[in-house]
Amino acid sequence: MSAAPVGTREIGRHAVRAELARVAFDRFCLTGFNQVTFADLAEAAGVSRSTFLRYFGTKEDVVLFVFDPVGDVITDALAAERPDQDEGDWSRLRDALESAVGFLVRDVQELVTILGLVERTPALCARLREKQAEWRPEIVARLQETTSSTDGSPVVAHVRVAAALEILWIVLGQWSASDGQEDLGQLLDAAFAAFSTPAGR
Amino acid sequence: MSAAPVGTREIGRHAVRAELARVAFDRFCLTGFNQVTFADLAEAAGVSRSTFLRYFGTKEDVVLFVFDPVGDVITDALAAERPDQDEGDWSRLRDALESAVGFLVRDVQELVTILGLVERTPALCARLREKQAEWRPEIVARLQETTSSTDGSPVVAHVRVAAALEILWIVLGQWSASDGQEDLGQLLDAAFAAFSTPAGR
DNA sequence: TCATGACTGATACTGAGTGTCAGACTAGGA
DNA sequence: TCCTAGTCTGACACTCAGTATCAGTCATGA
Repeated sequence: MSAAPVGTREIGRHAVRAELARVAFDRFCLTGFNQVTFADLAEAAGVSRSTFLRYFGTKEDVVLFVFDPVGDVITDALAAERPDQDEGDWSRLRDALESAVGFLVRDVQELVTILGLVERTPALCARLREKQAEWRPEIVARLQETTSSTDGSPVVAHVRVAAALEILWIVLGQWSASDGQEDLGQLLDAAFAAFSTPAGR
Repeated sequence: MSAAPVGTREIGRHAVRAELARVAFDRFCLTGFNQVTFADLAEAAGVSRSTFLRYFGTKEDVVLFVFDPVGDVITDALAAERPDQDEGDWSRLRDALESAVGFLVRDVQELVTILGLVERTPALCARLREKQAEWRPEIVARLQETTSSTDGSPVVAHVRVAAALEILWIVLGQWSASDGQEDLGQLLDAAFAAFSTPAGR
């Protein structure tokens, strides 16, 4: 799923990439994303601008490449869960999202910092949403192929996946606003309650 | 709500903007969004590059400025509906979305063309999602201030609005794929069914 | 030891978007 | 009618993201 580095070349490349991202991230937090240029980053990292650009296609990717595997994490989680057959879509999506946040939350403080930077930088928000949109079709397919499929329209699955992915960012935003204090499982439950409670009428 | 042109200056500016957008749109459809430069557009429209850039801050806005009022349309619609008090959030959001699509669908063929262009141009998708994210806080506030507020967490309103806005694009995508044939009201119903049907368990 | 292929830095280029400036135009008051 | 203040325009210069090319260097594996 993730770009598992195999071969010495790949390992080295992976390590360099991580180091460049680390240096760059400090700069972004210090000065602000838009204020930092590739020339600045290259100088700070001690490489040429060309080299820096070879490791990251765009400036956004320097920050957001850590989110790349999330799509696969979610699809894999959907495929893996199967012990008790008849779970509803919402329940399955909730669990898949729990896998996703589990993957992301390794260093709490780091993730909080990243989310803060993303939140106050429109360009990063936009690019992240773009990634999210790329994940969607595969997740929808996985959800549909293992669902009871008693639901009428095919759009229903699309809508549910889209809603779930929205929840992911809402919950992460809420969580990072609490500085990583709140419990992510509870936040997910509270968010998914938007669909289970009758909501009037 | 929309930028109502008042004063001769404003009227003129509005008209020029519309004409520039029209010329540009033809080019985009003919050659592809990314292949067309501001220099091309300026030449095609018979103005200087500077002037063109003064009317539209970014290339994306040349296409997407038509969506600008949608946020206000939705908030206004939420505020306006009130005849029978106790409607649920979903029902209210559905009706507000119907106002939004009603606002957008004036020339069917034109909207279908725009949506097609947006769909096959990642940069346009991203910018449109950015606009959507800007609308959200206000819509959430409006929904909350006129809701029965029996729901527990404040995130619930956020989630419902986010989900509804996702539905907007999913439904419009579906609709434009059918070349504007399908009924938008029915599509909205089908999409919102994702929340009303129990979804297993 | 050598050949292949990858990595690097240098350089040049396109195009988006910003800022400034001087001149032309126009609305609106005297 | 004339004047003035504010607006619109084209021209120009600039920064920076992102693409592409090329020659030199270095590690790997035969």
